[in-house]
Amino acid sequence: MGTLPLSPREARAWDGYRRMQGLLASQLNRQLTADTGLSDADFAILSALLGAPGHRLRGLALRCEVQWEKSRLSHHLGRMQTRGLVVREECVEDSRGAVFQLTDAGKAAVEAATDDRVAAVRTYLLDLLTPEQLDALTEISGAVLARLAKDDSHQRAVAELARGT
Amino acid sequence: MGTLPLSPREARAWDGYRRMQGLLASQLNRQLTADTGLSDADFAILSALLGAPGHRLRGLALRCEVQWEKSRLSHHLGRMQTRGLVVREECVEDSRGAVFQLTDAGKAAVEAATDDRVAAVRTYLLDLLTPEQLDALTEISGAVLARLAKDDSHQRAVAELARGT
DNA sequence: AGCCATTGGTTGACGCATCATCCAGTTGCG
DNA sequence: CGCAACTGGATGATGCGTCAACCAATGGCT
Repeated sequence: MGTLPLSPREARAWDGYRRMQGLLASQLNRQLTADTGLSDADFAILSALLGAPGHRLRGLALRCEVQWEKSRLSHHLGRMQTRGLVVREECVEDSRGAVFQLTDAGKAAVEAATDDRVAAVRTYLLDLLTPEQLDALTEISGAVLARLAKDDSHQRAVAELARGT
Repeated sequence: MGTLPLSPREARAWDGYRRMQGLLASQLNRQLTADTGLSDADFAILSALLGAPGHRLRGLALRCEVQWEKSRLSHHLGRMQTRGLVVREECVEDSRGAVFQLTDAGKAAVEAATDDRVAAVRTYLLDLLTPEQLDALTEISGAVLARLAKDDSHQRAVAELARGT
């Protein structure tokens, strides 16, 4: 675990990551919305739907896909619906559920946005890295995601225990 | 520059980064606010001030430090002021300017929060990586930040040109 | 000195993210 | 069957981030 202060090497890595994270995210989002009128969040939802059979997905499935809090998803889908990107339908199997489907406008919007997004990601990230760096990034995120997942399942286990009292 | 579709290697890297970025940021922020009542944003401001001589900094300097949009900074400092973490004072050298200083409460809050933050960063990032991975992360962010900076100065050059017409 | 472009900072409006709460439908268990 | 616990999802309040417009002070240039 290490004592509190960071080593120079750690400090450099953290500081670099922190700065990159903030600026890169805002650059990508800014560019996408300027060019296509779709936010980063919109794009995430729409491309999840685009990749689903029939361009429709259950709310829950969508939530797993994008890993958002349920209320965020609900609010956002509401707004997207009023913008005509998506429609909400009743769910047959579970009548409290909801199914969301891409409208034609939504489909057109994502498709138009995809090229832009890919180009931006290349320009500001992928094209700047060597193959080794790409792999390093993959490994790093793998490690971090594994840790976060562990934490998550631990949470669930604790909840399980509490339930069992 | 490459054609549009991503190679499998690129796709893995981007997808991993994207997921890590979102979850890590929200985890760190959630934990900090739960433990200390300070958001990520608060912490950034407060530690910049803490590291400044006299715990005071000019608005502009603060803006360079945290790299925020000026209106974000202004809004946030306003809120922090009402929470008693910070005070706004007039600026002597430039009377349209502003100087912000840490209050005692603000100072106490950051100091209390720092350990928490460092521990969380270790837990969810630094301790998971090998020294080589730390260095790789530093290099990667360096490359990305350099690219973003280039873009930024290009913007400024364009503005310069437009001015010169 | 006098003017105009620029800059430091604020404000208001608006969309987004989170939290807590709520509701209806579903499931499991006696 | 009937009740309790749980789940999928919606909602309202609140704080945050961005954009555009604004204002006053400044600095440079003639």
